[in-house]
Amino acid sequence: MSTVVTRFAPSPTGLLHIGGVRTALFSWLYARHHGGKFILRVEDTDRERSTEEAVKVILDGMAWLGLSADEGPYYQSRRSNRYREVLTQMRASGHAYYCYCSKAQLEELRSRQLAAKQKPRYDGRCRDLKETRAGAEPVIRFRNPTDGEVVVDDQVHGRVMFQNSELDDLIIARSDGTPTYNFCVVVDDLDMGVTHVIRGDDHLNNTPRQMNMLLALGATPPVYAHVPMILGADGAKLSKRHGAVSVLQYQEEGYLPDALLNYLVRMGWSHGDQEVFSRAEMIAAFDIRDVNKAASAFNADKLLWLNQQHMMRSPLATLAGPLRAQLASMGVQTDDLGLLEGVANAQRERCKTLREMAVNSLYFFKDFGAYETKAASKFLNADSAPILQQLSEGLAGLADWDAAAIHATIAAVAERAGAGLGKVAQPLRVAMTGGPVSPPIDLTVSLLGRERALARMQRALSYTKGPPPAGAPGT
RNA sequence: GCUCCCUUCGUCUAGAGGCCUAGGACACGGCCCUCUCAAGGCUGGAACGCGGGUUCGAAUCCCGCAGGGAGCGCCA
Repeated sequence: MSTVVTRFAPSPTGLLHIGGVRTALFSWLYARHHGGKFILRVEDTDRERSTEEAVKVILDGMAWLGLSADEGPYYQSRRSNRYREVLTQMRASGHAYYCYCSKAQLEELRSRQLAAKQKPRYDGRCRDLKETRAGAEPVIRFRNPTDGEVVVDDQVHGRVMFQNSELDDLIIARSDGTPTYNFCVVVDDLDMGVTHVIRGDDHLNNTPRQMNMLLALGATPPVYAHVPMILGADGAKLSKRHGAVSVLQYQEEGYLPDALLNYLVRMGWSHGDQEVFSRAEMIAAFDIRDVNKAASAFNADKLLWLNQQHMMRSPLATLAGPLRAQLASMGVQTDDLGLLEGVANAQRERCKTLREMAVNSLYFFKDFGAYETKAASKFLNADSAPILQQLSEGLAGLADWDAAAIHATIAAVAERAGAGLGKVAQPLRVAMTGGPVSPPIDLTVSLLGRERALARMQRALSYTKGPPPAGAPGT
C-alpha cells in the first residue's frame, strides 16, 4: 500500500493568512484521512523578501491551529548543495543548459513579442550553444520539450492539457548560481517523496513545467490538486487592503482554532448539509476530490456563528485558558479555573468570540464602576427598593449558595410581591452586574459568590436610597 | 495579446438528465419560547450569467458568447 505524503510549502514573504491556512488544512486533512504524512517546508529561496517574522507566524500559526507536521519544517535556504547537485546532473544529461542572454536582450525580445501581440517567451537562442564562455555569468535553463502535450490529471479540475509548444525554457538557476522556485519545488517534492501536491490554483499554470522537469529527472510526477483561492469579503483578491490578516490575529480576537478550521474547510468543500465539524469529523469526511473549482469569498458573519457553535460544544477546559488570556489582555488577572469555566459555561451561548465573552464578563472578576445610567434609573429606584431589601435578606440567609437555592429565593420574593419574575430579576441583575444584561440571574448570582453578591446588594440598596453625588466613584 | 482556469440565493454551498415547485447554512424579516441578553424551534423573502443545440425531458451533456481569475519574471 502506498503511503500518502502531502506538504504545505509557504514562502515567508508575507504573513500567513487564511488563504494559506486553508491550503495547509486541505493537505493536512488529506494526509490524516489516509493515515499518511504531512510535511511543512518553508520556501525561503528569496532571501531578499523572506522575513524572520513571517517564518514565525507560519510556525506559531500552524501550532495554534494544531496542524501538526510529521516532518519539517524544512528550509529551502539550507538545501543549496542538493540543488547544485541536481543542476549539475541536469546539465550533464542535456536537460539543462547555460544561457548567456543579458537581461537587456531578454527585455528587448519580450517587448518585441508583446508588440507583435505574441505571448512573451524565451526563444531558445542559447539552446544549442556548443561552448561555454569564460568570464560570463550565465543562467541555467531547463530544456523543455518542444512538441507533444502535458496532461495534468488534476484531482479537482479533472484533465487539463497543455501544449509543450506553449511552454518555453524557464530559468532554473540565476546567474549567481542560486536556484529558482519552480526548480526547487521539483527537487524538494521528489526528495521528500511527496505523493500529492495540494496547492493554490494559481500554480496550475506552473504544473506542466514542473512535470516536465520531473520526467527529465526520471521521476513519476505526483498527483496534483489545485484548490481555488479565497477572496476577500468584497469578492476581490485577498490582500492587505482586503482583510488579509495574519492567522494569529484570529487567536487574538478570540476565535477557537477548531472553529476557524471548520469555517475554512467549508470554503470549497462540503459534506451533505453538515455545517459544524469537529476535527475528527473533518478528517473522516474529507476528500480532495470533493473540493469545488470556484473561488469563494470570506464571510465574517459565518465565521462568528461557527465560533459560537464551537464554543457551545467545547469542553469547558478548552475555553478557560483562552478566556483567561483575553481577560489578562484587559488587565484582569485570574487563576480561578473553576470561575473561568463557570463563566464560560454561562456565557458561551451569548457570545460570538472569547474576547466578547471576556468583555461581557468583567463583573465576574472585578467590581464594576458606575451603574449603567438607564438601567439604574429604571431598576434601582424607590419602587424596587423593597424588593431588593427582601432579596438581600433572603440571600443572606441562604444555607447553600447555589443556583437552585438562589432561584427559590427569587421566586419567593416575586410571589410575595405578586409580581412576575422579571420585576425581581432585573433590579437584582443591575445590582449584581451594573447593567441589564447577564446570564440567567440565579446562575449569575451563584457564580459571583456569596460575599461579592451580598456586598453588591448593599451597594444597590444604598443607591436606591439616593444616588451618590455626581462624580462619586463606584465600588 | 497568448495559454490555462472559473461561473447555483447577498455570502458559503447541495445538485453527477427526470427525486428540483432548485435543498441546507450564514445574514435579514415575522412568530414562538423567555427574568435580560442569547441559544433554540417554526416561518418568510432570496439563485441555476446569456444564447444556441442534444434529448420525450437539462442547473446537470455539447458549442458559442459575456464576465471574472491566474500564468506568461534571473518573484514565489
